[in-house]
Amino acid sequence: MLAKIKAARDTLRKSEQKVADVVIADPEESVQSSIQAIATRAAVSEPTVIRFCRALDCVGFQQFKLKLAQDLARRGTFFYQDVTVDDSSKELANKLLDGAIASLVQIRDQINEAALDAAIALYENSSRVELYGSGGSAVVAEDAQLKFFRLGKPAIAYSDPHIQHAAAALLDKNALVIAISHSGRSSDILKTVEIARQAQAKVISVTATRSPLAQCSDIALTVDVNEDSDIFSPVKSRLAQMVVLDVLAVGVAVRGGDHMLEQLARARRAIDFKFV
Amino acid sequence: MLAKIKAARDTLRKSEQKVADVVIADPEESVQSSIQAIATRAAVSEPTVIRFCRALDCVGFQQFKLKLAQDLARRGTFFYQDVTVDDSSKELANKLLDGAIASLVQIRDQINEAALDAAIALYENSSRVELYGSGGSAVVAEDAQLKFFRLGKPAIAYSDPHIQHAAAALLDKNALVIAISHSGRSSDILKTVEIARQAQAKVISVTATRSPLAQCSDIALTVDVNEDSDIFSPVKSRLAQMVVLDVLAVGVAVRGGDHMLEQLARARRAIDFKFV
DNA sequence: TCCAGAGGTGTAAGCGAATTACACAATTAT
DNA sequence: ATAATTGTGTAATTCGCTTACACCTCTGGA
Repeated sequence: MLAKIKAARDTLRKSEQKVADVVIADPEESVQSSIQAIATRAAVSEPTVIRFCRALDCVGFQQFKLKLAQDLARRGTFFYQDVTVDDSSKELANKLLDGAIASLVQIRDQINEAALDAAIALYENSSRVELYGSGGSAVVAEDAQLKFFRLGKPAIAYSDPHIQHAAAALLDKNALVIAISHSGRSSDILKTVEIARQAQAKVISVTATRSPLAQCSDIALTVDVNEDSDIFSPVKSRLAQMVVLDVLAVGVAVRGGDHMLEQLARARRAIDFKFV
Repeated sequence: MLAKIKAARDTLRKSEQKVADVVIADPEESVQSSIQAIATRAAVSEPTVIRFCRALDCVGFQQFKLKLAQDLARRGTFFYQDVTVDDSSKELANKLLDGAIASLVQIRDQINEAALDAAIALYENSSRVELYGSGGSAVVAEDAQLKFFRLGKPAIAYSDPHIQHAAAALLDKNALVIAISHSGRSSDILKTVEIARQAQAKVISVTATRSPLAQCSDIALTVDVNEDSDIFSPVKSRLAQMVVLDVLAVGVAVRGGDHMLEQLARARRAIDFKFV
């Protein structure tokens, strides 16, 4: 939730940003406050606080507070800490793993059931899938391709933006695009999605809440992860994206009924020997 | 909090016990309910619910709900369970995420510090890195390449077994191979490693404990994950492998001192804009 | 057995917080 | 410059929590 607020902050309206800042500054205080208190502290009106909550996919202020409280409670178990030069290897590993675990726990609480259901339906109504991701997200797209192509419809991943543009232009209304981007702000992917939508293709995005990419997709599977502590590439969002896509793929499989599951299990056993 | 309710249950008044029973029976439901809903479900009046909260040292119903919510959030017992056809999307997502989380927790407890230190030393003494992985592990190799090539030495990933063989034959004693395989039994990867060792290259494997691959490597970073419940590709081992390689890369960076970390952070920020 | 008192429980009123509807202000495009 | 759109605050309303109070029930003593 806190990560979600940070991720969405810049896309919020001016007054709502004030609210976000107040909450981020002292979340412990915020969970105990009334709407009034927060409105006063942020120097905005009370309805603005509600709008802020709604922007974060909560039905109201109460639910927002509840989610925030749960988020805070969880920070005690696996929280991330920055690595330092004099950590031992063991400490290092623990810190990084805790961070990764914490990010998955966050995702667990963020899952938007409605969006997931809608995404599954979109897959079922399409005849083929194309996955677009660049840089680090290319890896995720490829991983997802491996999953989706076993579900019975053609699935292909492109990582080069130019090829993505070209491929997107060739789509039709039966095609489904899955666009993956951590920030959801890369101009390449936005352009690609625009082209795809012009070609009438449906678009599912796996990206940050309220990011430009999320906003121009039919469905957004949001993945908000606190990346502050990642030294390199955003590993955590990578992990999170992979799991979210796994959930989608398994969701599709499960909706296909026992028969499909059985088939998949067999396919996997067959492949296990050679690959992995 | 839940424990507190159970403990206090018998000391409460009769009507309050009914409330306690309702809450214990379905705490998840309770945190989302209004005082009315709970009163109705327990067949008592609303003030009784408040008295119940007060008996548990809360100033009011809201605070009670908040504390209960935090308690639920903290019950971070992440078991994996098999998904079934009649799971809702939410249940499905939770099961899969719990499984992924559980696997990372397992890895956290498995980390072999000595092997990690030795692996870091091996990297420091080599002039270039080649990463080999096929099938699902190819994705991991590519991800790792993104990390390692920012550490100052050439890093390259190959996913095609034939190319791996050819590449391995061209290595020398200053080269480091990182071989990635879930099972560690694929004949392709074993052959590749054999060729690489004949060429005097050093080999780090990321694979299952005591697998053939682990045994023929200089150092094995073991990743043992329960894959039974994975329907498709082994997502969990994928995640685990990625994190282990992240640990290795960060370890190398940290040993390089503050200067290196600083540089990496800058590199990341520069890239964030375009990629991600 | 009845009565007195204390403790327990529900009813109804009130009060305050959250939410909605609406009007005005600011921004953007035309 | 003006219209339309978006953003924000004010005021009214609704809803849920809390409190005050009255009734009921149980226990202990005459």
